[in-house]
Amino acid sequence: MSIYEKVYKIVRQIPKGRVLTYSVISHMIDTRLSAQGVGWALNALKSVDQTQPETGYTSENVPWHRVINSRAGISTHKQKSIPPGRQKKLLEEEGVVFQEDETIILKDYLWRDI
DNA sequence: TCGTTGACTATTT
DNA sequence: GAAATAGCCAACG
Repeated sequence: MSIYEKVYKIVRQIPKGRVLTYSVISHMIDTRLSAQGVGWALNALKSVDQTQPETGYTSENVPWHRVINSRAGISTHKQKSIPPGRQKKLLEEEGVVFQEDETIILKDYLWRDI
């Protein structure tokens, strides 16, 4: 199992309307993948014919928008391949409410193990 | 193997 | 609280 699949597997378990931070995911992975490594895994998810393994994971299979940074905000607004506000909109459609500073109430939306 | 580059984080100025 | 610094690790040329 590659380092990507571990990230994707966890992200896919996030229920609708819940979010997870990079640091939390990195702690869930036994190999202690850094938060930056998590971000890199999601970055490879943007396109299918990228460095994507033969796992079939795509941006449609994995709810990448439910992954946010430690400040409870989105980190894709400067990303070229992703339109600004895309992640925010996807989350709002799932019931996640953003504050004026483009962050969410982390303690209310952070997904914890069932 | 090496240097650079990030969808990162925590600490220090 | 913003900016700089340091630690972090996988991908890439």
